Amino acid sequence: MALRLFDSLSRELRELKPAHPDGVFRFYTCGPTVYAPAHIGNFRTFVVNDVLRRLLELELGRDKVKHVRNVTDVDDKTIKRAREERRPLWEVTREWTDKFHADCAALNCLPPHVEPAATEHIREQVDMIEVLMRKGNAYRAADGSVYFKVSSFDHYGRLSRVKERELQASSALAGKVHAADADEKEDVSDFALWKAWKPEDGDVQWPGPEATSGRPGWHIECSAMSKKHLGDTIDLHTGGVDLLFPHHENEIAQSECCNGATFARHWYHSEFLLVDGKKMSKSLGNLYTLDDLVAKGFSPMALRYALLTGHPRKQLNFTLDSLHAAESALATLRAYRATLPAAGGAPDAFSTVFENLHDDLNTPAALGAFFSIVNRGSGGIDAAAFDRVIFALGLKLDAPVPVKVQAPAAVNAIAERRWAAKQIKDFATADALRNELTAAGWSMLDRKDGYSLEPLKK
RNA sequence: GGCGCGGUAGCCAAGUGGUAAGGCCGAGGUCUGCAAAACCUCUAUGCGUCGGUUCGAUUCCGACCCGCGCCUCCA
Repeated sequence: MALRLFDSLSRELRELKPAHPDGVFRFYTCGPTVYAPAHIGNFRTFVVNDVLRRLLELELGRDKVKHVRNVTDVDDKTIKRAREERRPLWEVTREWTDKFHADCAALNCLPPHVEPAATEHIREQVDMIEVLMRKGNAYRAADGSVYFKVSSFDHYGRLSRVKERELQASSALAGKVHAADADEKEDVSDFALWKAWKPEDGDVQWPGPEATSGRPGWHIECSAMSKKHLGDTIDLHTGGVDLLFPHHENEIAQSECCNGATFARHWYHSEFLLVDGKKMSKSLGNLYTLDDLVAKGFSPMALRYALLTGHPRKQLNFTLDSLHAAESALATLRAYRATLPAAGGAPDAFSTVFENLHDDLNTPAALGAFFSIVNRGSGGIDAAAFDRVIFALGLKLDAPVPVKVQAPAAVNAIAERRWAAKQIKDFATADALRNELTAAGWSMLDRKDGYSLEPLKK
């Protein structure tokens, strides 16, 4: 079953298949900048890419997909954070890289096969910059920084369809553009390949092109790491829509001018996650991290499910309610799974689910198809087929770990009295005591051999 | 100003030129002393507004209204 995906460059659905003779699909995803915990919007992209990775493995074979996702561990934000905290850059970036990995694991994302860090590929970046300088696509400014000359690349703007960026200068944002442009560029459109060392960079510096110390620009990092680990031409390059311009546009310019080959055969961008109808931002106070949601009592799996309920190329409005819905939906799937025999069902029982997944990664339609089948009952379905769907979506249906919250002594005492009343079938008293527990914010779950107490869900 | 996206039930969200998937919530029921869980049933004469094309439009076209994103921090 062909896997078709929208291509941001040609703006049409195209089949994903490896171009290289070895049959290995080369897949690059722009990873996080590690200076703070990633928020759930970041994770939308990574979860969507994880489903894509899983589908590719199912389609092409586990050893026929090579997924690379970088870590940006040097840039303005990481340097700023390190300076503010008076810590070495590597210490800050390692802390947040570790946190990112922990969050990804909690969300059941498969680790990429290679996870290159920008600071470990300085040489490769400098090499590319030097080639670009030799070819006349880059120039050194008075302060020692090196810029890419946008006018030297005819195809610039094809991806983002921004033909003449100079036009932007006369836009409402002109003031902002000029204010941020207090450097030595020949043209406002040009972008930094190498940033000359400045005092505020402290000891963050490396020998650069022609031995000028400084640090790499953001865009060159992905071009260099992609080239090193996947070659000059890759099969698929993905990221969030916000990276489409300028990041990906710049990557194309750098890589194609340097390598003289098509950079990526296919581009895919996942849309933004909105919270309460707006883009997440600190100023709006609607920015959530995984930890924020876990602290509210939600499971990471609920977030993963919620992130998949919207079409990846459409903005998805996230609400806490959607997390409640996700928890309930997962519970339904968990209960259904328990009724299935291990084998003996139709192998293609869930083919409609995969058809939707293969049709431009339509996860909401796939979930709809999934539940339609589940609602028909367990006849002819086995756990193996069910689990293939669960694998593709990357869900985990382990029973949620009960939150170990110790009830206050007073609540325990009421529960004990109610249990005793129930044993002697004094139901009037038992009901009255249940009401007391509810008023105190606790729920008492009866079993044959005892009971448990849980805080009432808000 | 330029580029792009969207407006479908209380909430989230698919989809099609031929009469609206799915999840959540809610209601009723089975079961349970009650509650919880599980299971069953029900829940949009209508898909932003106004026109047009058509035998027929939520689905195509046009205008308008509203919302969102990007335009060198940004998943």
